[in-house]
Amino acid sequence: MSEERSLNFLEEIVEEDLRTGKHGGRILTRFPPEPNGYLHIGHAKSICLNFGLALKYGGKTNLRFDDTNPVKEDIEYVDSIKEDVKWLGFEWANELYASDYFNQLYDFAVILIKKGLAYVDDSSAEEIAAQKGTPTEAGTPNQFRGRSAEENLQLFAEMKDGKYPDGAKVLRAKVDLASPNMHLRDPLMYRIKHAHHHRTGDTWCIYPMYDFAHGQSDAIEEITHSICTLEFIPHRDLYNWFIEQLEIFPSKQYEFARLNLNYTVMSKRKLLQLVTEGHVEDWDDPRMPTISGLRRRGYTPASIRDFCDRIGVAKRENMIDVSLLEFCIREDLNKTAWRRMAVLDPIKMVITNYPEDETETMFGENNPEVEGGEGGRDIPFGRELWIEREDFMEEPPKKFFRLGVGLSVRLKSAYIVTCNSFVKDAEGNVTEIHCTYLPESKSGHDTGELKVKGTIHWVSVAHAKTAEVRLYDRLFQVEDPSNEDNDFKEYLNPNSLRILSNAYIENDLATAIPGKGYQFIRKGYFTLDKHSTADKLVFNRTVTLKDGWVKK
RNA sequence: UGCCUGAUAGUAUAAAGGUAGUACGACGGUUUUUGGUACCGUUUGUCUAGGUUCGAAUCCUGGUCGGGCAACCA
Repeated sequence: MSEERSLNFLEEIVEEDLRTGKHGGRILTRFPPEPNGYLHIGHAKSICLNFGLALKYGGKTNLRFDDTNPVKEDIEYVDSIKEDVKWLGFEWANELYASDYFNQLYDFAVILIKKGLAYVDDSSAEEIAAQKGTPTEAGTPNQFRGRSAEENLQLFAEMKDGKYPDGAKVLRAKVDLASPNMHLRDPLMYRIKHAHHHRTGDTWCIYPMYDFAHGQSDAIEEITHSICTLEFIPHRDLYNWFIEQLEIFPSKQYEFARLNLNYTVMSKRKLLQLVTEGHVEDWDDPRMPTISGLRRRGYTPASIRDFCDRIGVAKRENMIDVSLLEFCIREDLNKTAWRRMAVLDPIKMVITNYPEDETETMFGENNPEVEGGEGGRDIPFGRELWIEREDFMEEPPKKFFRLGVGLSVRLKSAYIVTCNSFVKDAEGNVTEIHCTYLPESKSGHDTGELKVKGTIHWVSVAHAKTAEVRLYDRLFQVEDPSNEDNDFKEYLNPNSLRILSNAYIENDLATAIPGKGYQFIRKGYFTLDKHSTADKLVFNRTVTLKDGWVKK
């Protein structure tokens, strides 16, 4: 008995198509980004959906760049998109570009002109908009709509040959100016843009619109299931109309609800703005919801795939809690991250009954979640240690399982210590904590009677390395910054990044591996930042540990 | 005022006329050399009004509410 996971609506469609033998049981999907920005977690949903569907049903997926608007697009984005898709763990069958089909698309347009289904319009953008009418009033035809096929053919060729400046003419499909669907009111097929294209260079000065490129590209590739987001529903009639008139492969479009994540923004335009206006470091700033940002933050491909799996696929609008994303990365890292000790906000502890010049070596396993602990590392121990400032309280409340005068804790992987006193400076700040240790309580060899509730982490003062630690919080202070009254940037969280420049880490962390996740015991999951060097170690906090201790 | 969509615990997502379930969150407990993990338990839901039916989240009718549509963007 295999556990039955219910199907989402797209899986049901695919299974039905498989059952009826549509397309001979062949499944081919595509992921079609426009290379005008970096991929974000919303794209990850689409990627997991398109590649996942094909994988599940023995099909394939094409990576196709929807590069029909040269002024917004760039090779930099193409490269980053390929890297991100690969990093997520997917392999495309073919790397394709809508621009590969420019000749074919041009021929398609000629066919429609010959069939009397397309015409060259000399109107301005404003005139065309006005002539389209409104949702409640039909559009009105202009004098260009009646041009002969011969004239249209010649004008279109001249458009292509660069005889006209930008905006002088467009090619329009002749569909239905009275359609209740605005997209069918003689939509534009081609516009003139004397712009350099990142792939076709200056070969073209006319470029097809999305509606005249996407469905045709799907048909050329014989995509069986063309999956896009809800806002393309009104385009579907047009998608089908072009395919029918052209009598090409009948790809079908299906729509699902895009991902919305709270406390962030997801539109490429807004993300670009955050970058260009310097609110974040770059597209891969660890606070960004981009794939590259998440990667730099310490998210793993598996955690993102798991997330996409858990949020499901449906047609209703949604707003997912970031806490689910955080759950997914904790779940993954808990099983894979090596445990290390790091003191983020240090205060000195002196073990007064420990010999001045002595050092010991303690052992700490790498990962208690795995049989055998995946090995471990030596941890130097001495009379003076750094501990976390918040692990000591002058006047500890009840149930404070840490340090205060008279309280005992275990030092992780080492001894039990009891606090006897502390030292304050002139301003009243605690500067040193004095403890005594129980020699018989050594980790793994504890023969003593004393049992303690709390265990704290520490780093030997004599052996500690210094590191910069960057703590990240949500980028925005409100759940849905795009949907507030004011500009979304007014809701930026001023404390989304906190830099601790003087954290102490155990010496083993000096050889931390880039890209690997580490759990700083009791503090969270961290990973090396891309700017980290041997001289200046920099760690990013991926996510905190779940904190079940409710402060009173 | 038109057209297209959608509506199930706090958030997502199942139930294809027959016991409203699952995950995350929250809350409580057990275990613990991480106040983590693991394990156990509790909590809260079918937008609304009618109708069909032995029986409706599901089918029908009306309403309410949300999202989208009038870029030479995708």
